[in-house]
Amino acid sequence: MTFKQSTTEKSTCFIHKLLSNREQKIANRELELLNVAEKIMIHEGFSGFTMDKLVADCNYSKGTVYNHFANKEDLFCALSIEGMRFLISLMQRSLNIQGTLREKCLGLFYSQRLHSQIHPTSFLCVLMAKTPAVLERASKARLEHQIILEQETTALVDKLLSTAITSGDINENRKQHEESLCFALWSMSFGSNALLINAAEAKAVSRLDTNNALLFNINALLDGIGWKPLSSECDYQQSWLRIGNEVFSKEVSALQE
Amino acid sequence: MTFKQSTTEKSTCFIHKLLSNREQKIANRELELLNVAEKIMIHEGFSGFTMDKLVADCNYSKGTVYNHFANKEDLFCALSIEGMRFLISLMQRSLNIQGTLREKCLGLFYSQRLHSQIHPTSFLCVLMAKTPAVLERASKARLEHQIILEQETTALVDKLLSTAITSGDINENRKQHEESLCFALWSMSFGSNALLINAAEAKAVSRLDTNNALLFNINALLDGIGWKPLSSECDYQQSWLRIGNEVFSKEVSALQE
DNA sequence: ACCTGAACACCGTTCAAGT
DNA sequence: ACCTGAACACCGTTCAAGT
Repeated sequence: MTFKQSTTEKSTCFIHKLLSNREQKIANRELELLNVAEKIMIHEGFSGFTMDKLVADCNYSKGTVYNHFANKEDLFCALSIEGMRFLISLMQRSLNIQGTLREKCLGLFYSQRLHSQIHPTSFLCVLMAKTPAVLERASKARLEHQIILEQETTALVDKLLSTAITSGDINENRKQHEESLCFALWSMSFGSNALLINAAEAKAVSRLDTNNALLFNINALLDGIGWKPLSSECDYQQSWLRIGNEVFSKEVSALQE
Repeated sequence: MTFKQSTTEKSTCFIHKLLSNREQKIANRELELLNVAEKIMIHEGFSGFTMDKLVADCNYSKGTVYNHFANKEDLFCALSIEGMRFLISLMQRSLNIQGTLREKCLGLFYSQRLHSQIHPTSFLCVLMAKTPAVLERASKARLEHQIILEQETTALVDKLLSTAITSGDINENRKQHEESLCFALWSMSFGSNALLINAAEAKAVSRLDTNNALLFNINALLDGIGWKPLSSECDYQQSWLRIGNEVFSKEVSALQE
């Protein structure tokens, strides 16, 4: 079987391909394990997840599972990493929307909200990875991987911001605060989504029209930054719907079923 | 001893006082337990905390500890509740600042940041209480108590917002969105502080001037809401320092030691 | 009515033995 | 070189016995 693979791949470097195939196999198994883990969490909640159940539901032994993940929290971190990968793919797609730069920015926020709705458990893992319980115990390698992915999202936002500044949609005297702008967007996105999902019982959330709360928050922030066109000059509710229809039509209609 | 207490209290209702004393004793013990728990978390991290260690470090048995807390997560929730109580006391004090209504609003944000700096572990408990692990397992009574405290903070913000609207500092056409404004403030506060503390390693945070990041975010949001005077018309950095000096001088100087 | 701590069940983690 | 699962240590939780 190993031989078969190496020939079908017509590799010029047999050993390299062999290694790479082995690595591929391990990576696939890891994804398989993460899938099983997520399923357990979906059905039994986070507190219902145990390593024993994971071993019972997959075809590998405890030792093999612990070969992949240093400990339980490391596995949470791995799930968070997969969640971020998915989020980044949504973010990249969202930038394809036809429209102003501010609408593209809306697309980035839309992506995170969509992630939280399509894969709530995955999204919760991303939130949990920012929790001391995970930060204290996950392996160094995994935590670093996560930082790299965060850097990717930061790069996407940075690029959009500097385009907006050079194009004049954001006043150029904001250029010296570009990093602050990026952090403000992240904070608002993180805070809004975390509370909308995990504080749904709180009066300050339950009394809201939760469908528009996020957009309201973004509009307030982007108006405050002075990102043109301001929300008074443009119907961003329309833009929000357009992002759903034009970029994420498949995902949105799947959600509504 | 019971008799002694009841006479020194010169109660008109002996039985009621007895009960109330007993209840007081139980409440005191609970605070004592929470104090010990917090100390363990400070010294050994969240993942280092166990119920066994709590029992070892206090003078009560396992059964008694479990009389207070339904389970470990319930104890986390109790710590979060104490954290919120402390936060609310800071928020109330912060409203005493002399100045505009927007400066009072700054005081509310200042309170949360101060909480995260004076009692980091307590603050982290408040964040953790918004995590599925805790939400899934804490007792109903405790979760409800927390909702009530959240309602108190919401009420403080609501009151300030409606004063600002009637006084004209916020345009009165915002009146219909008062709840949205409240949620926007909460989201920004929650998101900024959570990330400043738990994502310190991320490039988007580490490259910041963390001392001014929160104020930058608030200013952007409040400008976007159109809360007068705008940040272009007023030196809020000065206000921020003033809040520290005038309302929280003791806490701030203790921090700088 | 409340407290106690031994006892239990379960969970996370390891590692000697196997392939 | 990697996989296995029995074994272990520890942790969370309970409850019969005690005051």
